[in-house]
This record gives sequence, C-alpha cells and structure tokens, in this order.
Amino acid sequence: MNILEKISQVQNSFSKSERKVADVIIASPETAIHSSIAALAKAADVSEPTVNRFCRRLETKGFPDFKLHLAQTIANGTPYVSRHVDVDDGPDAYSAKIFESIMAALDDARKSLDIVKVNKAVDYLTQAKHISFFGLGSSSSVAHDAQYKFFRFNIPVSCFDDVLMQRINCINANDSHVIVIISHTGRTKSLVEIANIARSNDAIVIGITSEDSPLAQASNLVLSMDVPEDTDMYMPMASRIAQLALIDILATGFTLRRGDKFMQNLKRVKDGLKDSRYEK
Amino acid sequence: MNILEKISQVQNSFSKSERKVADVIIASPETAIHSSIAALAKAADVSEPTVNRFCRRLETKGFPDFKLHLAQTIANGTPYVSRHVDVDDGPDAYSAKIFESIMAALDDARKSLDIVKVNKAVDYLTQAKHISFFGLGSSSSVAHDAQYKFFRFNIPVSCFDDVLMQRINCINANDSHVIVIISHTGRTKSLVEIANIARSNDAIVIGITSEDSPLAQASNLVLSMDVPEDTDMYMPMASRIAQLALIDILATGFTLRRGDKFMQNLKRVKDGLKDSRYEK
DNA sequence: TAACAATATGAAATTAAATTTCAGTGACAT
DNA sequence: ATGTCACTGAAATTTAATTTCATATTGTTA
Repeated sequence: MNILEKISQVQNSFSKSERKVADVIIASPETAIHSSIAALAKAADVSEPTVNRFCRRLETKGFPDFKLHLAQTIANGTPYVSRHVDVDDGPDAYSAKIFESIMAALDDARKSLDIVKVNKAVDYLTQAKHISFFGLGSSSSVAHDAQYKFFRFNIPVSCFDDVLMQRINCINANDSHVIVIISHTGRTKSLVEIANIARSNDAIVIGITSEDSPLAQASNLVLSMDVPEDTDMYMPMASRIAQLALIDILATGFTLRRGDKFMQNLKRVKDGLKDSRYEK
Repeated sequence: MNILEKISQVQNSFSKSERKVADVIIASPETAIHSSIAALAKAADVSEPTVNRFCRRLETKGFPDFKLHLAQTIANGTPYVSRHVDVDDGPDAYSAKIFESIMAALDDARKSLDIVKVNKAVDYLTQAKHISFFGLGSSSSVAHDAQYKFFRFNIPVSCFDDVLMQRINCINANDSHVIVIISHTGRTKSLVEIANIARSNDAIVIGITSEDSPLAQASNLVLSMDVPEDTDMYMPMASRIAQLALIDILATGFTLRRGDKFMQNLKRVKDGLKDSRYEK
C-alpha cells in the first residue's frame, strides 16, 4: 500500500535510469504528484517511457495510477491501530483513541440498527398522546436529552430518572402512552418491572436496549444496536453515544413525518431562545 | 484539505447536474478515483464537461487534480461526510445521514481539540476538592453524564441544571473548586454571569464552549471544538455528542492520572452494581 | 404570458497527456 | 569482431481531458 516503501524495497531491481526516477520522487513526492510524466521525466533526466516503465515495475497500472498511490501514501500520518487506552498513553494518544473508538462504535451501531423497527418506533411516537423517557444512571442523561428534544416539538413529554416516579407514571399509563426505556444492558430489574406495569395498562413500551435482554422481552418494540462496550474504563462510553444518535434519528423521523409546517415551528422555538443569549 | 467535506460544504452552489456528480462520488469515492472522466460522467449520467466543471468548482485544477485530492482524502479509509437530511428521505436515508454527520462532526472535533488544554483541564480536575458541572437545555444532559462519570470516582461532584442552584454553588465556591460549564454557543447570559461569580471567588472555571464566546472569555480554560452544527432540524445534535466525547476524554485522563489502584476501584463500583441487575 | 437574459448542459473539436512501438545504443560474452 | 540482450528515448499512437460553441433550460421583466 505504501508506495514509497515499495520503491525502497524493489530498489535493486531498478535500472540506472529508473533509479534516477526513484531518486527524484523520493526527494520530493509532493512535487511528483503534481507533475506530468513529461515534467518528471525531464526532472529525472530520462525519457517519458522510462518513467512509465518505472511505474509499472511498482505494480501500478501506469503513471496516473502511480500518482494516485503516491498521493495516498503521503496523505497523512498513521492512525492509531489499537483502540484500547493504555495506562501510559499521553493526552494526545488517549484522546485520539477515544474519538476513534466512539466513531468505530457508531459505525457498528449504524450497521446493526434495524431501520424497519426505527420506522415502527416513529409510527408509535407520532401517534402517542404522551411520551415518557426513562433511564437510570448513564442512560438517564440520554433520557433527559430525548425529553429536551421532543419537548421542542410541543408535545406532552416526560422524563424520569427516579424509579418511583417511573413506576407511578406507568401505573397511570394507558394505550395512548408511549414509554421509551433506555438501558444498555436491559438487565436493570426495576426498569423491567416498570415495563411490565406499563404493558399491563396497554401502553406501548419501546426499549432502547440489548437484543434478547429481559427488558427487550418486556417491550413492544426493541431498538438494539451492537456496540462493543469498552470495558477499559469500566464505564459506559460508546453505548450512550450510540443511544443519543438513535434519539436524533427518532426525533428526525418524527419531524419529517410531521412535515414542513412543523419544521418552521422548530425554527420558531430556536429563534425564541435568542433573548436568553448574548448577540454575536 | 478534505475534498469530500468540501463537496458537502459547497453543495448548495452546485447545479442539478453537478449534484449528480457529487452524489456518485460520495456514494463511492473509491470507485471514483479509479475512473476516467468519461466513466464517471456516464455513471452520473452527465456529460464530461460537467464533471470537469464540477472539479473546478471545488477549486482544483481539473479532473486529474481532483482525483489526486480525493485519493488523499480517502487514504485512510473513507471518511465520514455530513449530509443534510432531506424532507423526502426515508428512514434508511435519514438514519444513515445522521450517523454520518455525527461521525464527521466527531472527526472535526478531534482535529480541532487542543490537547494541551485537555491536559491542563485534567490537571485542574485532579487537584480539585470539588467539581461542579453546569449546563442548560441540551447541555444539561451532558453535565449530568459528566456528573455520573465523575461520581464513580468517589470524589465530591455536583451537577446543576437550575440557574439558581448554579448561582448559589458559585457564590459558595472557593479556590479548591473547579466549575465546568458546558454551553455550545457560550452566549447564554446566565451561565456567563455565573462564571464571573465563580471567578471572583477564585474558583477555576473550565468552559466547554465555543472559542471567543462571552463564556470563553469568562473562563480560566476553554475547551473548544469546531463542530459544524446541523441547522437542518434546528436542534443541537452533533455538538452535544462531541461534548460527551470530551467528557469521556477528561474522565479517562483523570483515571489515568490517578493510576492503577484507582482503576481497580472503578471495577469495584461496576461489580457493586450487579445486584441491581438480572443475571445473564 | 411573451420576450428576454442568464445560466446550465452536452456534442464536437481541440488540446494535452500517457502509452506503445520500434530503432538505436552500449555492455557483455563468445 | 560480432551477435545477443537489456536499456533507453524519439516518434507515433492511443487515450484522456479540456475548450469551444450551439442548444436547452430556467428565471425574470414588461
């Protein structure tokens, strides 16, 4: 892949003229990629076919293809391969690793998300007379975020991170309620119990949780994402970011379902917040 | 430098045919760099001159030069490109776009984050006798998440999303307090006022906010990230996810600074939570 | 809504670039 | 000395990219 390394590897099999080409390229790859074959030939004091033969020897299709490879090689520094934070990582190393592992997790989450179920969830949410978001611990901040988002839509929405309040909310629920329960593991006892109470009152329970977990079994609809949880630090990191992304998706689906007029309403909300801010 | 990002930036100035070219390239940059202008034109169902004009609009010398830029961009795998959600996108389309936008934003955030400042923030946090996290609206869920994370460290940490509580907390602050204020815009009046109160009591104020904002000016240390905020939906999306990533980074830095014994403590906390969960 | 202006688009012509062909050169062996 | 073989570049060829220009489309004004 790295064409410059390859040049130095096959150095011995080069002819005298080809060596000249190699030298010019190694001396200034940046110049080489912006040169025509004629310019490069002149710089190396060889003929154009020699440059072309040089390129082919590197197993490229020809000069333009060679330039492409060279461009990729000099594009940028090496990315971190190991995603796990190491005890003697410096700030730059662990920062990069965390960003990368989050992005990798989001990529996995995207691939594993069932779009049909997302659409179904949006169906439920748009038809709901009342929406509640529940979460505990780390997931409670996701629930708060969801509440904040849906609150902008000017629909009745609640968020509870208190098991008693959650329970009361479920006891009073009915078939026009949608309860969204967020739990990465799906094994938190109280949340499973609460889901069952809601179900017994004909409320719709959407679980943002792991497939096949007790909470998943207690939900009407499960939105699950495969996220490799980083056990390094013994705390949830990537999972809740994937959950937030899912909340964004649900909110977006909700908005799109409601149409254009609704979006203008969102804009109005945003504009209305201006007074609480300093002017730019 | 990132030509794909540039394509999405100048998207609106494209003509209908140029947009077609953009779509084909974004859909498969890998294919694009190995295509001739004729092949690409055919794939996008436009003429060759259109492709050429498209390249020039991106401030490249022409098609071959464009390919060079593109090759450099995708050198380390296909990067994430933020695309705007369209009113007639289906669930699969908007889901994919949201995931990609978030990842693109994280990528930008990573590049723009000042690691020296991160390290300085970790310094402050490790030396603090008390840490408070403040946020309002969307940022309040980030503050909650931060509190939850640092609470596991078994250090005095608070989180307030109520302006009065925040104010009281700052009035009582002293030089052993670190106040982390989270605000994407950095223009929320009450938060700026609160920052000034904390500063007047010699507390350390860390602002997770925009560079050069009023809040940034009122902070001892500013952690800023360039995140292209999606104005599509008129609500914060990418910015708060970048903030969460930053919280993870700070928590990780904190953990690493405390050493091995401390990590075992985190494990103990995690194990201690088992009783509240169903067994696997 | 007609008429115009501005812009966008692609066919064809042109230009530029890369590749192939082929003949000349020199190194080495016989 | 001369034949062989690999190396090299001039010239021809092929391929690709760019420019030109005529036509179509869109938007704007009367």
